[in-house]
Amino acid sequence: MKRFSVFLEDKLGLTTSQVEDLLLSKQTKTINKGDFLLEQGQICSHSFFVEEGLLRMYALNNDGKEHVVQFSPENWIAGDRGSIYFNETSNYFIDAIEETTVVFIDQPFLDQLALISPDFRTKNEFLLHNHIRHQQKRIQLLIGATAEERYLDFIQLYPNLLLRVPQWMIASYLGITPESLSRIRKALADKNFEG
Amino acid sequence: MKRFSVFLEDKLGLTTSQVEDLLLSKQTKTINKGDFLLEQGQICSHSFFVEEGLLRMYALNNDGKEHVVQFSPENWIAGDRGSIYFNETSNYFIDAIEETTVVFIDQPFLDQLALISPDFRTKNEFLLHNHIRHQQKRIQLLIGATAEERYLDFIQLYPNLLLRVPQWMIASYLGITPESLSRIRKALADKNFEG
DNA sequence: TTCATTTCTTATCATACATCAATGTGGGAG
DNA sequence: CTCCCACATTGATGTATGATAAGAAATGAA
Repeated sequence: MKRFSVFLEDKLGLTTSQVEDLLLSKQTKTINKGDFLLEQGQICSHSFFVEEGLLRMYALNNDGKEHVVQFSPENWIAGDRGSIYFNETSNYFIDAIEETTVVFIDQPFLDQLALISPDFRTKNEFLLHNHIRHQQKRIQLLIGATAEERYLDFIQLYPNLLLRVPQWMIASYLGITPESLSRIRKALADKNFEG
Repeated sequence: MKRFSVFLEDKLGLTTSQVEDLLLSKQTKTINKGDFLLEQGQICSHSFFVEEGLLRMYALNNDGKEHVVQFSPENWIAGDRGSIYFNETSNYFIDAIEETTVVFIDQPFLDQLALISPDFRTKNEFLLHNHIRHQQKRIQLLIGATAEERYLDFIQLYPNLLLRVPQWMIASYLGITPESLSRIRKALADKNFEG
C-alpha cells in the first residue's frame, strides 16, 4: 500500500504514524484484467483507491453500447458516488483494464480519517472541487469542441494513458467511434503531429 | 434573503438563530438581465447564491461561440470553482438571464459556518457529491445519447427552466444549434409528445 | 399602437461523424 | 512456429447535425 500511504499523507494531511496505524487493519485486493469491481444493478458500497493498475468506469446507453465515463490509474479513486452516497443501485460498471490492486474505502474509514486528522476534511473538499472542475472542463469540450480538439486535450491531460488504454476505449471516452478516432489520428499524423 | 435562510437551515444544518446572527452582516445584490457577475479573465472570488432569478455560466469555444455549462435558478450556487479554489483566472462568464438577486459567499463566510455548525461540512460534502453525480450523468448523456434523448432528459430534470430559458440557450446547453433543437422539438411534436 | 430587435422556424446544402464491411496487424496460446 | 483473436485501419455509404439564409413570430421600446 505504498501509494495509498503517500496519498493519505500528501493529499489528505495525515502524519506518517497515523497512516501506519490506519493501514494495519486495511487490506488490498488484486483483480485480473477484465474482472469487475462493480456491475450495473448493484449498490456500490466502497470506493476503490488504485494502488497499482488501471480501472475504467462505464455505462451502457440505449443501444447497449459501452461509454467510458472515467479512467482511474494509480493514485485515483474510483466509485459511483450516486450509489455510495444516495444508496441507489448503480448504472455503472467498473472493471480492470490491467491487473489492478485496490484498497477498499468505506464510510467508516473516512469518518475515522476525519476524526484523527484536522486537515482531512479541508483537503478532501479540495479534491472534490478539483474533480468538479475537471468534469466541467470535459462537459465544456463535449458541447463546444470537435472530436479532434477533445482528443488533443486528452493527450495533454493523460499522456501516460495513451499507451495503456486500447484505442477503442479512448474513442468511447471521447464520445466517438473507434473508426473515427483512427481517422483523426491519421489526419493529425498527416499534419506532422506526434501523438 | 428568505431562500438563503431556508437553504442554510435545511441543506447545511444550521439553526434558525444561527442563521439570524449570520445574516445580519450579509447583503444581497440585485443585477439586471444581461449583467455579468463574472467575466473571462477575472478571478472569481465569490460564489453566488441565487435568492431570486436565474443565472447562466458559459464559456467561449475556439470559434467564439457561447456554450452554456450551467444554469442556476433559485436555491442554486453559481461560481467557478477552478478560479475560486485554485486561484486561476476564469474561462467562464456568469450573467443574468432574468433580473436576479444573489448573496455573495466567500471563503471566510464558509469557514464561519464550519465553526458554528457541526453538521455543516458533512452536508456541504453531500452537496458536492451530488453535484459530481449530476455532472457525471450529463457527461454520460453527451457521449452516449442522441440530442433528442438529451433534450428529453433536460425537460425531466429542469421542467421549470423550459419556460424561463430561451431556446437557443437550451440548445447551447445540450451541445447543439438552435436550429437543430427546433427540428427536434418539431419531430417530438409530430410524435404527439408534449414538451 | 408601431417599429425594431430578438428569437424561433423552415428550407437547402454542407460536413463531421456513424455505420457497415473488408482488410491488415500484432501479441498470446497452444 | 502457426493459428487465432482482439484491435486497428481503410473505404464506401448513410445520417444526424451544422451552416447559411430567409421569413415568421414573439418581445420590447418609443
